Amino acid sequence: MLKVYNTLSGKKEIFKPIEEGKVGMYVCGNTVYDFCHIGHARAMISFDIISRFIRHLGYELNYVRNITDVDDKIIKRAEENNESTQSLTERMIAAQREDELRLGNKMPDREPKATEFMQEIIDMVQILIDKEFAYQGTSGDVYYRATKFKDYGKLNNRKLEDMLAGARIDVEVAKEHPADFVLWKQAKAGEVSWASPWGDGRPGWHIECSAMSTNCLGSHFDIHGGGPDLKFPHHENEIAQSEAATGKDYVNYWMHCGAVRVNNEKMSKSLGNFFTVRDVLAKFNPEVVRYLMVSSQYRSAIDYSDQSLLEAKVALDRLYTALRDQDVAETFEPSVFTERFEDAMKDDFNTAVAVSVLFELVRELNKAKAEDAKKAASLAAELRSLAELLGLLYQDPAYFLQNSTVSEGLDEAAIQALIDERTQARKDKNFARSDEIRDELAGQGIELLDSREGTTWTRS
RNA sequence: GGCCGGAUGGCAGAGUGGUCAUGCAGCGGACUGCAACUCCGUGAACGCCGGUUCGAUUCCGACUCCGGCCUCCA
Repeated sequence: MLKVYNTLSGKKEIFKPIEEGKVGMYVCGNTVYDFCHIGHARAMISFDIISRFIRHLGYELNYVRNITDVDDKIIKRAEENNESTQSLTERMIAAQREDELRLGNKMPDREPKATEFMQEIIDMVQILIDKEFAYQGTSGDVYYRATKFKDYGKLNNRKLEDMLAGARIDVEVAKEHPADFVLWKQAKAGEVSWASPWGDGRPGWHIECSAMSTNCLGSHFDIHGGGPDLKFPHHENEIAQSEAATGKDYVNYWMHCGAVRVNNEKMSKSLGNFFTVRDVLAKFNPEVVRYLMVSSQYRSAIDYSDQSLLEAKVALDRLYTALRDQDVAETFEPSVFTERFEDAMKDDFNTAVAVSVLFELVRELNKAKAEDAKKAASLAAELRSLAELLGLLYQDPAYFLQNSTVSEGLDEAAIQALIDERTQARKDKNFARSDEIRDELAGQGIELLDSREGTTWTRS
């Protein structure tokens, strides 16, 4: 029995799909005007793991994640770069894909782009106008009439009156009400635009997702996910648009991952305190980033720092060390570890507990190595199988241990030469020289490990 | 001001009405030429004040502090 925390109710609920055995999930993707930062990575990884586990439970999942490729920020950035919006978005989409694959994600089943759904967007705006949920303001822009949707605010527990008390909403004369938001924007001269009954222009951000999600998954579907900062106004507005247009319930389960913080502040573009995925991958193996995300529950905030990455690296080293030079059985009989792992994941995807089960399995595996090779091989297979549900432990153990951090220091040949010299010194019982070499390598972040078969090394 | 989260051992991070998280770090031991890895053992926590209870870190209420959203933002 899968339990899912639903932002709409503020509770964990038993998950029940609309259609037995099938799940439709829509996740808000990125606006492609810049490289992904770690906050984006958190959202992408969280929903990747959620999608893996939903499939693991036997559901036929349709995972849709959009790409916002029309937007003010894209237009602005393209102008700054002196390139077309299309050239910018194509570059960023390619970069995002590359980052994501490096982080070990599986791609969604479908990645609709806003520009490919222009007709559907226009149709939806027209329906909203016909139903009087939208109007063309004096500026020519089309707005959603927030006051007409009686449930407006239900996702965020907000009332329109309370929101106005905050008095931080811009008063635009073109709008009937300050909470009204734009559905269709008039194009300025020279901007990319699409023809519509309300003039050449482009869609507002919120309507894009309503149009794409309902066209890809139907007007009523199971799960809608996204980052924590999308709850309001984006998802609130999506509900208002979609439910007003279709007259049906829009989404059953709203899921939001937690924020990534830096120095106890949210990482965001607006604050400028963000690190891109590329920044981090210049220093650490991508799986380290993934481990950091997975080591806490997807809804909790996580702190991002070199320190937290280093701790993630050390923890992951332990898992990989257990698999180094270890036979992995073809098949295995699922043990109590599988059961506990699955129980944790069924409880709102509690990856933190799932990971702790991996460590307990590793202890058992390390013990079995000396006593029962067959059992060890079986446990190793189980470890890899469970870790795969989290997208972990997919690399060759020896490779990972030598490349968990990115170093500009000694290359492998130089390291091997020193190891060979040390091996000879040890044979000669010249332990002074032997230790000298080990200390020298340690100074370069290389740790040696002697065993009967010889000496191996890892990067610390 | 409104709404939503959070406060757990040295650090990170789960969870539970009474007994175990887990990783790192610490301490003792085994293994090792010395180490590392690994294993065995071990100490250590639940913001503050009330309430409910035989018993609360866990449930309820107040308080303090921290974060998020209320404006584009994963």
